[in-house]
Amino acid sequence: MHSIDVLCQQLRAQGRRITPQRRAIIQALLEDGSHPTAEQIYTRVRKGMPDLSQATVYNTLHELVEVGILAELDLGLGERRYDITTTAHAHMVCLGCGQIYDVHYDCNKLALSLEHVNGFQILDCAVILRGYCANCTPELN
Amino acid sequence: MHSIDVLCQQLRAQGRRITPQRRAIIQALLEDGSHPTAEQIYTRVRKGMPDLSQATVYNTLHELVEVGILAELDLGLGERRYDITTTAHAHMVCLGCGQIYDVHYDCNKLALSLEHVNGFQILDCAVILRGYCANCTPELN
DNA sequence: ATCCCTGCAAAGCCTTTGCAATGCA
DNA sequence: TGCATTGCAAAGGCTTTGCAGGGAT
Repeated sequence: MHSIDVLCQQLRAQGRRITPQRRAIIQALLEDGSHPTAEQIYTRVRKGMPDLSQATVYNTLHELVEVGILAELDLGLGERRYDITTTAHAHMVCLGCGQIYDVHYDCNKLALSLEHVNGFQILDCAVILRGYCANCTPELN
Repeated sequence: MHSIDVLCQQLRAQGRRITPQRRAIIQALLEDGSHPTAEQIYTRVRKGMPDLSQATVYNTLHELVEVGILAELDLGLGERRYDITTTAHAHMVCLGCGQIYDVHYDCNKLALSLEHVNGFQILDCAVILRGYCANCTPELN
């Protein structure tokens, strides 16, 4: 797990400024590991910073993605989700409770196996699983 | 490749009605294998059916997805894309030209290997690769 | 004849943008 | 001090919805 100070250093190293808003947003991302949406981050940070604007949240999230600190997930749910976990992994969307689970799976291995097959240069690989988690598995009598 | 008549039968078998609009939309999906957006289907069908409305396109696409004839792809590009190809496969988004390529890869194999690992019941699996296609590979001198 | 489906237009949701004021470096 | 960053509000893109008329079965 990264510390907030290390992450701020990385931002600064890229020539970006550290503002209270950005610190708070990063803090929120570190605290909320449930793949939150921009809206959820906004709501969470606003509790301690009522003047925060949505634009700032979107700005900061994009920035963190650019710097490579944050992963942006589009799971086909209508809004983007954010994941500050560093290692690449697959995601599983539970159709019952809507929760998103991390699945340990090395996407790079998959990317490598597909690389060059078609002359592609693969930079990134996303794996999204849909189904039911243990709690939501429909009663299979 | 499915024929339009077989597909219409499948629709009818589900208790849905066959309208000229639906036939035309299915036809367009069969003709355009480039993973078109709803907008692209709308534009294409409207050439021969100027009164077609967007609502009907969205309606029909959802319906075809429900019946299982059509796959809906959310590739993180801002809009949904549709694919009437029957076999499960991965998708590769070229960051250069924006084109979307089919990649032969058995997602079910992946799903099976991950199943039960976490007590999940996996119904569906999407694999999205991002990178550059052969034509767009940045000059690697 | 039923009621599903269509077209139109408005609304909805998430995200982006413009601009003046603010504050970090 | 200079310029990136902020907040506000409006606009934008894609999709959904409500409703009355029309068409498939």
